[in-house]
Amino acid sequence: MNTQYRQQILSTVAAIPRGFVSSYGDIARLAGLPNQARLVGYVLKTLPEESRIPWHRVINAQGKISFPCDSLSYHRQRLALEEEGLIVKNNKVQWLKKRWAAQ
DNA sequence: GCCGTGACTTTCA
DNA sequence: GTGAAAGCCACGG
Repeated sequence: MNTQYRQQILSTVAAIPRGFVSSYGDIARLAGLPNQARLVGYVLKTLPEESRIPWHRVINAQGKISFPCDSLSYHRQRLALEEEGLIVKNNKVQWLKKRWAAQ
């Protein structure tokens, strides 16, 4: 599956600076794929560990982590965000001051 | 080739 | 601020 989208999405996610986060919709839009936020999630889901993509810096538009609280991925993402200075309170990420958008 | 599903978004109550 | 419903698109069965 070629999916030229995949490389575009990965490039966009990889461009997120450390300590900043973005949403699936923004990633899709910046990658030139509006209305395809779900595809971003799908790509990240099928993402191998070797890709070295900061997928933990991508959250949903509500500022929440798109995983169940009991999920392992949820904890990994939360820890990674807190490791970069992001604050997670009540399943919500304080990204309003740290949201990233490519110019 | 139809159908259900998903790491989503936006709008409305 | 919270929750439900409709909309969107690609993938696998």
